[in-house]
Amino acid sequence: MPRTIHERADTLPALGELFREHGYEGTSLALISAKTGLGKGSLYHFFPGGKEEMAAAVLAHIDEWFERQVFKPLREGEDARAAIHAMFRTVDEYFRSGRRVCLVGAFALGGVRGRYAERINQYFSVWIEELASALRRAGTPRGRARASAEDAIAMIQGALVAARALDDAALFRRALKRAEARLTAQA
Amino acid sequence: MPRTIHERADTLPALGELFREHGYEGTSLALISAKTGLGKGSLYHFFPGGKEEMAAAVLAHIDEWFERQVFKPLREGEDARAAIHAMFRTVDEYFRSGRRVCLVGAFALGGVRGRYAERINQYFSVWIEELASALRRAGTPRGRARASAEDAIAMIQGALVAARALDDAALFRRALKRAEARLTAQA
DNA sequence: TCAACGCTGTACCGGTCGGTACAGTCAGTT
DNA sequence: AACTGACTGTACCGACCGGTACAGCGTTGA
Repeated sequence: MPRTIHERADTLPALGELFREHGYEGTSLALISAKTGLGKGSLYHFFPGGKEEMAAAVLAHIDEWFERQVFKPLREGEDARAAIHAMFRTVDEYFRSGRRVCLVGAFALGGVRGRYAERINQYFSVWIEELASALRRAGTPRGRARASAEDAIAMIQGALVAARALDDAALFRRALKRAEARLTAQA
Repeated sequence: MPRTIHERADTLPALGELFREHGYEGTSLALISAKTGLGKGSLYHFFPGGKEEMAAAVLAHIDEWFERQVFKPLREGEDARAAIHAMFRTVDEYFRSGRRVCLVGAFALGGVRGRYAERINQYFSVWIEELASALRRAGTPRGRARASAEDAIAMIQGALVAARALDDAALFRRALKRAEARLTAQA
């Protein structure tokens, strides 16, 4: 048994918040050290690859979370409509009604897009595909399911941008509601 | 008369591309110097406030462009429907079908949001308001115009994120088309 | 008891950061 | 021809960057 005072996984939420708030380049090791309470020694013990590995680990952590909380329920929920509804609830909570940024989306827009392109791509394509699949099970015509799924996911991302730009959480919630209504209307 | 070999305004497009590609923190003075061909001396001659002033100038420049090319046509176009249609065309061109990022949106998500909060807020609120106004003139019920405008602008931003994440310009164009169809359907 | 190992703090590295200082250049004015 | 002032190149600044090296710590299993 290792004695394990700190674990690598313990730092991931803090790292996530940092990258969300300051972006990749804006998040310095000094900031990370301060927020996590870990010195550089510990940091490089857990993440030999440095900042780049930290960001990769955070992305992987986010991916796991979404897989468990969003994608899997969409995939395996017996009641597809209910699963879609649950997705919107989960999303609203996770992004704190627009007060919290989507790190994957932010990375997609930013200068680090190239470095994490594969993960970013996967996150979005899986999400869209699982939602489309659930929509088909809920009765949406095959031809429309994919387009509607794209629409909903883009809407979520755009609502995050707009809500943050206008500092308006209510806008985010309204947008989610309309996006959901649009999906269930044609299902 | 000043001899004016270079003008401040000449640098703004290059600065814009840099900030779009690398983000605020990721855009170093060395990068700026290389891309503009101007030494630090010239740069600080034109922008005594340094990088912060450069980014502010770029945002102002973008604002002017949108005012002239997007907001004003929305406001003054006699045929409101045609003006809205033209807006989507202009947007598709400006963002190069999703290959180009919205700097204002990227700043809204990033760590510099606080520094330019007012400008970011203004850009989005003006855009939404002008679109809503055009929608009302086009026959959209008053109660729905504002919500539909929010929807369309969020959709544009979200489509930029998704298109960039998936490296898929076609997705951007599809999303714009659906957003426009949604607006004109109820007008 | 002691070696091994997981973890930590600190000192240090070269490089780059944003920013400043300032002398030099050159067209236009007088 | 002297002057003015917009522009430019370069040398330099202290601070901070991400990253490395390494000795030391406490706990564990042998």
